[in-house]
Amino acid sequence: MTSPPRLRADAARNRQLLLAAAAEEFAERGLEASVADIARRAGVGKGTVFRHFPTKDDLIAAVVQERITPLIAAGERLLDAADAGAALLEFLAMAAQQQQQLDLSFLQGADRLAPDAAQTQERLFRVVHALVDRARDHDAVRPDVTGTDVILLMCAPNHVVTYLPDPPPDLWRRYLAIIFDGLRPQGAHPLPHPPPRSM
Amino acid sequence: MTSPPRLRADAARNRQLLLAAAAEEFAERGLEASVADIARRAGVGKGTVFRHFPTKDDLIAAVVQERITPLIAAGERLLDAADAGAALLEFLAMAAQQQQQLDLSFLQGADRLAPDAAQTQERLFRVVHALVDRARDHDAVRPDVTGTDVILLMCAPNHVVTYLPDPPPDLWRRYLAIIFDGLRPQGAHPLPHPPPRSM
DNA sequence: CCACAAACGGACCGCGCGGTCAAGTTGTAG
DNA sequence: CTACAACTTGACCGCGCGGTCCGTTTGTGG
Repeated sequence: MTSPPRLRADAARNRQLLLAAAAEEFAERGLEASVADIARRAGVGKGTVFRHFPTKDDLIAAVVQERITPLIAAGERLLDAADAGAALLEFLAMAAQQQQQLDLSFLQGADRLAPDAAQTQERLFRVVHALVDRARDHDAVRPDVTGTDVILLMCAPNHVVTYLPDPPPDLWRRYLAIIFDGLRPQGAHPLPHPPPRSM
Repeated sequence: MTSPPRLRADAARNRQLLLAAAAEEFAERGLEASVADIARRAGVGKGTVFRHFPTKDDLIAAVVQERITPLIAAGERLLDAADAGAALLEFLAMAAQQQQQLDLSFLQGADRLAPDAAQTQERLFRVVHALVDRARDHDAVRPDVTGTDVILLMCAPNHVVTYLPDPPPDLWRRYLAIIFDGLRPQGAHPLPHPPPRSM
């Protein structure tokens, strides 16, 4: 185990500035925002970015991790909520809110992910599965829907909104509601295709 | 009205080869497939591509148009189907099938679209609205859902499947079924956000 | 206060992209 | 068959990107 050799004061500050700037830039312009722009926004040189994050992918992973970790925690907390269905719905709402266009290409490419990122992903998936299983047990979601299904659908509300020129910031709620209604047992029609291999 | 001055035989053939190659390439690798690769696949030089389509965007528009036109026709035909709900569902299935990952960024950016492309888009939107209105009148979809909602959700089934390493070719059907269940009136919960401005 | 490692910055590199062009090739009207 | 316009081609261009490197600056432990 290599313990990190403690950061210099300014370096630590710059690291935070970078994470913040990157998050904003990614939110506004998607993952293709250039490293140079992020550096400028953070008020540092481009070289500094690469000193902290050897690769753009590493920077993305760091930002995602920062956003995802509290989400996981919230999800785990929601496992104790009284209403299992409402808990899942709220989790999905938090996920959508947290992402706000940070369209997680993080989900795909489970391979070639920094080992710690892969671990975070693992935890995220596990908590989604748990929430879904619990909701299913309480007849709050249809029996034929799996955790993997929900993982795949998780980003959809944010994504569909993307097609609009400049979407109202809460419009995703509308589509989350529609999709979630599709997950409910009431009036569910049988699904025409088996679920994909578990994630 | 400028009538196109008729194409030379080989030019016409190459044009078709290009459209086919582009469609395949886009399907496999998304819209970022390079023009050079498309040219190679079609067995022509890169310059030829730009002779037929002044810009990569024009090529994309042409491919999309080629796919979308028959879809519109099918949609208009479905307006006469007996079961309005089933008609809408089948239309959405055709749309998803036709696209197969040709994730239509065509929907956004209604401006800066070649005028004929804009017109095609217009027709597509109109037929979706008609199908949805008719389905709503027959109580086959919930009353609070609009044509614009369906337009936005149209690509979702294909999109979500994208997160999987290599998805079964028909998996989108599963997610279309879920989303469509969310559009049905049975057990619908009120939507938390007003619909976006009509498209 | 000083010396030195740590951190910084920005010029620089190579690459792949969309798009251009001038020289060569080919279908076709007459 | 010929002559010419239509068409093809691939070398070429400029650009913006991710990533490198080294001369300079700066925080900090002794």
